[in-house]
Amino acid sequence: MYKRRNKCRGMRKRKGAGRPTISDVAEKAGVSTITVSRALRDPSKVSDHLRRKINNAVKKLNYVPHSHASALASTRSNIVGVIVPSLTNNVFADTLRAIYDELDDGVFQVQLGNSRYVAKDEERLVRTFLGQGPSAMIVAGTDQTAATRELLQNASCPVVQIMETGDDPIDMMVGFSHFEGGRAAGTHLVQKRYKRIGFLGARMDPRSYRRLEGFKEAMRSGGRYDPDLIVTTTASSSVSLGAELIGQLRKRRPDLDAVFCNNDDMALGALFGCQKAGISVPDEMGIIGFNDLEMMAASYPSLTSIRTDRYQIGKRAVQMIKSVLDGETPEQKIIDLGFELQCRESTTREKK
Amino acid sequence: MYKRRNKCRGMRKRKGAGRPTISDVAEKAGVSTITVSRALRDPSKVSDHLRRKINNAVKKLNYVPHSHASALASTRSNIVGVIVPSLTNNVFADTLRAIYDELDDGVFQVQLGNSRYVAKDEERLVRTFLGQGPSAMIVAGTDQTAATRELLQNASCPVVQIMETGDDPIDMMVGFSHFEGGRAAGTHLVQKRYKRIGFLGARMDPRSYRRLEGFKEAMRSGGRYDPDLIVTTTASSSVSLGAELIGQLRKRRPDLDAVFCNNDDMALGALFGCQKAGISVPDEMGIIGFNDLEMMAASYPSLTSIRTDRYQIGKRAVQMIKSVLDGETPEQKIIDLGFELQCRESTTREKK
DNA sequence: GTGCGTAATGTTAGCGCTAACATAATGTTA
DNA sequence: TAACATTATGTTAGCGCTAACATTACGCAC
Repeated sequence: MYKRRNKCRGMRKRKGAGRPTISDVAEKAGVSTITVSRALRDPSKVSDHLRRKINNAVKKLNYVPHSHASALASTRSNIVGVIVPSLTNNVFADTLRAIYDELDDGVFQVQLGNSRYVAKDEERLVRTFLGQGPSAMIVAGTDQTAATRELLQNASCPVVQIMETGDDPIDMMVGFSHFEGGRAAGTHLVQKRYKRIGFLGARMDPRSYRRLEGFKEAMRSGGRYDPDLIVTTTASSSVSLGAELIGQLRKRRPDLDAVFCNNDDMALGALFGCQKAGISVPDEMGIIGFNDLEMMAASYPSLTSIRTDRYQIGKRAVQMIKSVLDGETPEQKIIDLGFELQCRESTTREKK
Repeated sequence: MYKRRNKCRGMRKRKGAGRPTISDVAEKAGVSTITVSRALRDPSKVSDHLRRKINNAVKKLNYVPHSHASALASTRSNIVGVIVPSLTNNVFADTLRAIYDELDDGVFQVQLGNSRYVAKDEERLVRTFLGQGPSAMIVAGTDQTAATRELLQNASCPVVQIMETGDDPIDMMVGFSHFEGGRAAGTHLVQKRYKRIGFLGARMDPRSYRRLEGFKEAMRSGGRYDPDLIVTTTASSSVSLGAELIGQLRKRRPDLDAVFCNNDDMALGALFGCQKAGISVPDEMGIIGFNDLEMMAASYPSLTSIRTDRYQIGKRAVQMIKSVLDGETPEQKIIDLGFELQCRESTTREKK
């Protein structure tokens, strides 16, 4: 049998991807590959003269750095890992849009994960994402598993928790207090002299719970606390569900005269449910939602809500990341963007 | 000056990422690295015996393949590139959720891009994504630039255009006809004996235009075509805008007695606008939307809409991709999921 | 004039995996 | 029984970039 030494291989070689590489650019510019790399990643370390030659060659060859090769060689990628609990919840959509807008300079790419409100799914995604050496991680809220916290604490990249604030950030944090938001909603209904005030909550993720706790606090302070008026379900939130839950609650408690819904879809549904039942809003029923989505102002009657700045949350989170990656120390590790009561017709009874 | 030959370097070496590599697994299992790779990627090529030993070693070492190294070596990544024109449009949210659900087996990751309804932005994203050797690409619609079409046609991975159907797919396609959907909406209003029927359209992306063309066709067929009753704007769609546009149109044309809105948010806004103006829906104004979002059934009165199966679009797109990647030839390159008129109270006048 | 520090650029080899080729054992067909 | 094919496993080197170390030139202080 014909025997060839392993080292004397056939002439065929590995095929690359076919596009120009950093070697091609280096050859054209008359420098070494690491100088090209420096010109693109850290231009201050390359002389003006050579930088111009290199950028010229990059243009001529239409060179695009190979992100996988760079990530392998540096153990660091150009990815920002973002994990949200829902893709269809408008709240996260606004924040995602801000993240994408703020990363639009093309330096970073978003790797989006959907944890489906399951802490263990979030953990699995965090593990997968960290394994790819992201430049930064953005996760929602403050209720990670212990393992997730540890992974993120030990990560060698900036980490931002969004949508909430708390005392114990993994790294950085942008959000607001859901407890205080819920309390503000409850307080508002008390101040508007509603007497038998209920709560409608769906899904009941940790943030929904904190809103409920804040609401309870307001009810206790206003001498109106009645646990029987609190209705929650683990079903996903929807407009239909809001209508259904208020119908159920009113059937049990016809004396109900106001509700705080843990989000705007539920509040809109509560409004529709009242209209179907011939209940006058705000006269016979006050309704307040949470987040202040665009439709709340347009509804008839317009709906009161606790306004949250979801776009700003995403924007500030990326700005924090960028400043850390630029070597700066963030002025604040925790940014509390607060919320704002947006009082509209649905809680404004005519004076009697 | 102390001079050392380049080849006699210091003892310090490149640091890796610190986690177990395929070499560690190979050593533990007593095989070569390529056998471990085959066991994970193409198990049928490895004997049962060795496969068990390898999987055992993978578990013990908690080994996770390095996606960047794999992508570099094979010029192919485990990414599915998905580009949508909007992150905040509920229509795409449902489809994205299906894509994520269908890819939840962990083999692939989603790389999500936001083209913001700009064909040139889509082109730039397609270029960037293709440069990373994705396993598949999903893009929206059929109005790509010539360059984008060429890039995708020449891509060595499956490509699916979603949300629409057409005669000339780049590769594969899952959607429905927006022209026919618009026509069905218009025809419905004619059949319900509305006489002066208008169209409210926002943003007017290509799909919105096709709905408008279909609507016009229905108006011509029904002898009700009046271009003066068509209102469009390039502003982004919203509930508020729907209220505003119907207010404007009614002011100019108090004889208006029905509208087809190019999406559900606009339809809901049109409803609110009528309610504020004391116009009875459906008696004095018929309203039909498009997509049939969850809230349409819950509104008061409930809103008629053209139902589209956005979740199924995403699901089928991923199924097509998976079957192609598994080496199968898809039965159909184009899947038309159609649409369905969902007739509700907002176009059902009481008989007189 | 010398020594030291800094800046700019270059060289080497390795990040982790797999394409491409090699080898040996086993099976099939004429 | 020989020739060819298939299957399972191994070896080599390369995918494209950059960490780590090396070299050289220049500026500055003593």
